[in-house]
Amino acid sequence: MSDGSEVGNGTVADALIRKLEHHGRLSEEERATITGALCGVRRHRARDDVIREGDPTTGAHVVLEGFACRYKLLDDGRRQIVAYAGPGDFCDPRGFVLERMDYSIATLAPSVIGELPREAVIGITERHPRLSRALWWATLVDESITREWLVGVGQRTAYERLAHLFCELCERLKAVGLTDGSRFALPVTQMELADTVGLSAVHVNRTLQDLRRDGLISLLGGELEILDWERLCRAALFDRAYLHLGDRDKGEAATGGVGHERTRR
Amino acid sequence: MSDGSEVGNGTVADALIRKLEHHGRLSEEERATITGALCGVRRHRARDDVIREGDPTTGAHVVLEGFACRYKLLDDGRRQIVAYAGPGDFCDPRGFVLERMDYSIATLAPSVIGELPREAVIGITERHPRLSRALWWATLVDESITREWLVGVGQRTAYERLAHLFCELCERLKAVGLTDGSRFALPVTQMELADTVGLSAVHVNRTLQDLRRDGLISLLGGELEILDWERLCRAALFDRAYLHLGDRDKGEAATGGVGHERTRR
DNA sequence: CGATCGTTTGAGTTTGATCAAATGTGGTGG
DNA sequence: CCACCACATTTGATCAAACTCAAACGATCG
Repeated sequence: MSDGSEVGNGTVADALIRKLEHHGRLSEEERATITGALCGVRRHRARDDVIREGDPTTGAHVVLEGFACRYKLLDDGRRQIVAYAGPGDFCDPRGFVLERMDYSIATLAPSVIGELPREAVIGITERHPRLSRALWWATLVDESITREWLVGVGQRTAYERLAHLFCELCERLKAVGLTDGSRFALPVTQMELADTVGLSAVHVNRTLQDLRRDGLISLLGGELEILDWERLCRAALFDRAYLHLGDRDKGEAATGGVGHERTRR
Repeated sequence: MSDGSEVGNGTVADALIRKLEHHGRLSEEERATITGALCGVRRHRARDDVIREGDPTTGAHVVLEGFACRYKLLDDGRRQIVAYAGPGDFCDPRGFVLERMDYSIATLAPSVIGELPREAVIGITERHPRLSRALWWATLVDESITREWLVGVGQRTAYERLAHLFCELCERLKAVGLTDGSRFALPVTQMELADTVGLSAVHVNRTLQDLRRDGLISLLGGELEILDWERLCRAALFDRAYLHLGDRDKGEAATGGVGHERTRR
């Protein structure tokens, strides 16, 4: 379970704890339990497969630093990224239940990834009900996000899809204290964005240019800056309810349209 | 919890039990527990909202007969169906955990729908580990299906998407004994199919005609007939692994292409 | 017998994909 | 420091998939 790239786990679990506390405050002991259960914490370079579809599972992986994704491949090479996992997010929330992986996991940026072994998770569910509910909640949010992505690729235009993705990431990263809401690291190529939102890389490029031209965002060198949150949300038809993050700084409600609207197909 | 359309629950739970037994054999007592826990069993007419997004939850709903779906609406009326639920399927597997619904549920055909109240599910998780694991498994499969749909809308062509949907439904219905693999009831309009696969109704119509022309299926009066399972699977790039149903009648593997192929976007 | 709803067909338009080439940009090694 | 390579982004031109609008045609139902 350990090799050259092993890493100590002092404060690396910060984001995880901050995320879980969104569901409810944790005691000092509960925090220690989670941190202590983390093992096999190791660095990965960018674009590294952490687990592949079909591999046997050993536990649940958590991103501590960096950025990873889940993806599925079609026989002919087409790829769909089905989730992003930033610091504090689980890569495979069900890794401790099913015996084999259902999809693959890869890093997008250089990352530190830890593992909660199956037995540790089972121990938590038996002895730490509050912590266990928090893990529960995290997997539910995860599911909810997948559904929202399905709605996006099924119904939203290219422009809306990218706008929506940026809104979502911003909210999620705010929740773990990795952005103040205006800038954050988004270390993905346009090809990866394309596989995320179900478009071609070329079209992603052009749509990004549209978003820039409209003064909604700037994306440069893996850094996303949100220039007009209000309008970005409206353009995306974004409603943060599905993230189940509570009501902090609510009131960013919608008002009208922002061009680029569409009605019924 | 009961009204005019209340229904007794004698053998209506058949499909549910048949489905859960795909995960592992259940004892007589376990079967009785599930059947006994079902309450509020009632008939719904077709196209009836069972629960709406935002409603408070009371438990988990199960389709006993008929056909239902989960869907989400965008502000401007666009709709995406995010799951189908046939006999034995849960409409809202997490209904007993979250406090408010994340999506809506509607019947597609006249249906009988029952409810496992929150307390009943909690009781099962505490006292019937094997049954509890089976429920666990059912929700995991559910999640896996959502991911596969995301892959579909993101990457598959219209032709592949519909073919894939038909393959999936056939396998799922086989698992609960509602088809022998060649014909089954598919009581949905082309508009509903469109909202399922993220296409327009007109395009669904034309793609269905293509599938018929190619001799893969026939769809008439709410009855789908699969005319060439092998070729349908190949056209869809269908791989049943994600349904986690075990290996019965395996060996329907792929061989070549069937026209309509596509490589990289 | 209209009225309603779903399916089908046609014509024209838009969105997004494909192919290909040009233009950065960041290393690496000489 | 520069030449070179690999890789990502950008641009242009062309093409195909899928959407929209509109109308016709069948069912089914009160």
